[in-house]
Amino acid sequence: MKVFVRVMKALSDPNRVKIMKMLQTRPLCVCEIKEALGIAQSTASKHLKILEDAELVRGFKDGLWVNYSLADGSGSPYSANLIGNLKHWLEDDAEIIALNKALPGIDRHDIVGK
Amino acid sequence: MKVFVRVMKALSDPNRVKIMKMLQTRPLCVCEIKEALGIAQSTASKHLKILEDAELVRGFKDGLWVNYSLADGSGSPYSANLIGNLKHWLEDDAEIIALNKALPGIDRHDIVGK
DNA sequence: TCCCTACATTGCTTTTTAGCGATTTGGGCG
DNA sequence: CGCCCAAATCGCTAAAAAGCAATGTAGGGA
Repeated sequence: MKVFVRVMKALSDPNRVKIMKMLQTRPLCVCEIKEALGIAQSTASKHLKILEDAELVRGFKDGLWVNYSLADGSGSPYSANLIGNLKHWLEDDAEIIALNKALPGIDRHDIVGK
Repeated sequence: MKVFVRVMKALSDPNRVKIMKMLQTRPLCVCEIKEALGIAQSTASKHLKILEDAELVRGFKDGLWVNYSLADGSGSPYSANLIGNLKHWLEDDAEIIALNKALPGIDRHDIVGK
């Protein structure tokens, strides 16, 4: 029950759903996510922790950066189901379309320190 | 996006998940749900409204009572998926097992006014 | 070694949500 | 009609969650 509720809670915030959808395109570091969503770095970091605790997302160190990508679904049947279904869900959502259009223009090397 | 988040939010509360699981057994009125969960009538009513707004549950008038049952899933692909998967998810959850064991002993006619 | 960069964590404020008791609504019945 | 019952709604309190700025941490490069 706790695991199920944790997955539902993780996906009950629009910014976290957007993160899941962006990660379907490619892995992203925290600074790229913060940039794409227009939120503070600390906020992006917190969202990623919540998604990671729900086993919806995984982070891999790459030097100074941490690359976040979708989890493989081995964490729980709930996370597996949602990761899978989100692949085709919300594909025609206006906010998601806008995000995916902006994503190619976002590169970690172009993001200035603040 | 709003519809998806509404479904996730509706299922991100333990008492609401319990309601969904109880309704798999049989339709229930508000007073039976309040009794099974040990919460106030106003709280039970509010939870049902949230589930109904997410199209996870439907209420049918039956004289003085309102019988709530699982929705048919026609509301959205998200609600349809969750309604379906919850049929087999959490079947071995301790809290759910306890609830289902108590459920046969709960009858709307036995519930006193307070 | 020292600094710089990316991320995590902390401390705080604001908003949202779960909970309750009290009241209102509306249908059924004497 | 007038009462009674189940459910819905209102008003409130307390707890949880989202947001930010500021600080702490750790790795890479000069």
